[in-house]
Amino acid sequence: METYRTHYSKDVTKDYFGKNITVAGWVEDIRNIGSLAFVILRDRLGTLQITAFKKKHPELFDMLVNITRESVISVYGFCKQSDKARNGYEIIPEEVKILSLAETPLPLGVVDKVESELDTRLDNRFIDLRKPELQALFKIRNEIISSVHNYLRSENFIEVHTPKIIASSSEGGTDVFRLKYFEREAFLAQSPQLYKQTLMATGLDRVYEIAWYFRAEEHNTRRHLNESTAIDVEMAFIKNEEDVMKILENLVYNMWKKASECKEELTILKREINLPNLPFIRLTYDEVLKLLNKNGYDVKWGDDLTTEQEKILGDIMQKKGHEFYFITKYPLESKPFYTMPDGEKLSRGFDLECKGMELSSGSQRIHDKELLEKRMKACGLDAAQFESYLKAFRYGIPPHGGFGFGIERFIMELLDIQNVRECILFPRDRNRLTP
RNA sequence: GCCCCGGUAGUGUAGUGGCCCAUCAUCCAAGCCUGUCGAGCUUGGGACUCGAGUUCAAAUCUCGGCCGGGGCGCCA
Repeated sequence: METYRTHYSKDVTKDYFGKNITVAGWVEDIRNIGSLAFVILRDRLGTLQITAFKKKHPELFDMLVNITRESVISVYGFCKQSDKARNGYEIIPEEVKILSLAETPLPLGVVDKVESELDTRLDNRFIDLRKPELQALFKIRNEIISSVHNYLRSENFIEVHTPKIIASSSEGGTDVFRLKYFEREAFLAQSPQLYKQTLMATGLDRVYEIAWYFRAEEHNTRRHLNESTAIDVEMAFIKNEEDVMKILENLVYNMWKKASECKEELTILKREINLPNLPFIRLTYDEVLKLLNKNGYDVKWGDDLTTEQEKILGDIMQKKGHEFYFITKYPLESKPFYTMPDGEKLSRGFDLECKGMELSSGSQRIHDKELLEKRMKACGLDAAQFESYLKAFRYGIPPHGGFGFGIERFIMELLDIQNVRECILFPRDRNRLTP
């Protein structure tokens, strides 16, 4: 055996029928029929069948039927055309190498007929991830990220990486993780907000980051993580938040479109993806209140929407044919300090919602230092804590805006997944720190 | 931070005071079977989260710990 693998399961075409090849992967199942046995081998692309005959190779036969499930093997053998086998061929083994023998019993079945709980699955995530539907999910995630790079770069954004260990909490409000930084205290960044804004003072003009968010909130829900990923975008020389929203909706459209092209993966996941129509509808906060009040929900002006109200709005909009919609012109009070005011009470902040779930939050930002300091004060923040951020506003900074966009939540909505923990490889939540 | 709920073989479950040295499936082990593909059949194996209490009797009731799930608030 010169190499452990010459072909993946799905790469074996007619041309190889009648020839010898080498395949490798995980032993998914062994069906011993007596004098012949079938071994189902799984690799990244799918499964294939190895068929062994007791009479032909008694030793190989015994070896194969005694391997434990989920062991890793490499098999050199004759590739025989067969209508009875999956993929139209089977491998008649001539040499088998056990590369890694799996212990029994498995802590989690890969193809067992019983489902396992999410907690058990996450405790054994490396086995859980062997399931084709999970591999499909993360392959789609990969494609989506690739479309983010393609789209934003085509719009002249450059990818940046900002620090995750920071000296002060980025925006106030959200709880942040504290850590020891030599003799000082430091924090894990809850978002790249202050850094991407600072970059607007450099002339790079358009930046984006696939960023980690760390949030120390003690929530325990299907849609919160303490460590999550996001697409963070910031752009300069905008006229207003509408310029930002245009980029965001095109980005989402491109991501959605790319996902819809993952036919094989979507088949495995039994999902269909319909493309949304551009542009997404814009609802002002005032219009949202009217809609909700008309439907019997008494929301006072200035209040944030509760989770229930958000869902109702999602239902109303879906009935009207809008899965995606922007909510614009939020009350200034409910938006963070860096949000550009629009008159006395309103702001230039917006949310992008999908079926009642907030996917993205953005705004035009304040670029005037005096106004920024005034807003910080109004929000109860100490400007002195933000000196290095404020400095960027003293020596020339253009009007700008941007958004943050949660990747896991997006995948939840895209693939109709009920728990956000499914959408990240190794989730961090209130209780989970391993694996 | 507040509020609900749960913990039974490796996995997933049934069992709400005695009928339980605990059900079923899956799984694991041994065996039979020359075309399996949710293989089939036979036999066997394996569990009540921990501690204290109530009771003649606890998987079952009470309290506490540990572990987990969900909702709200907040947010992505």
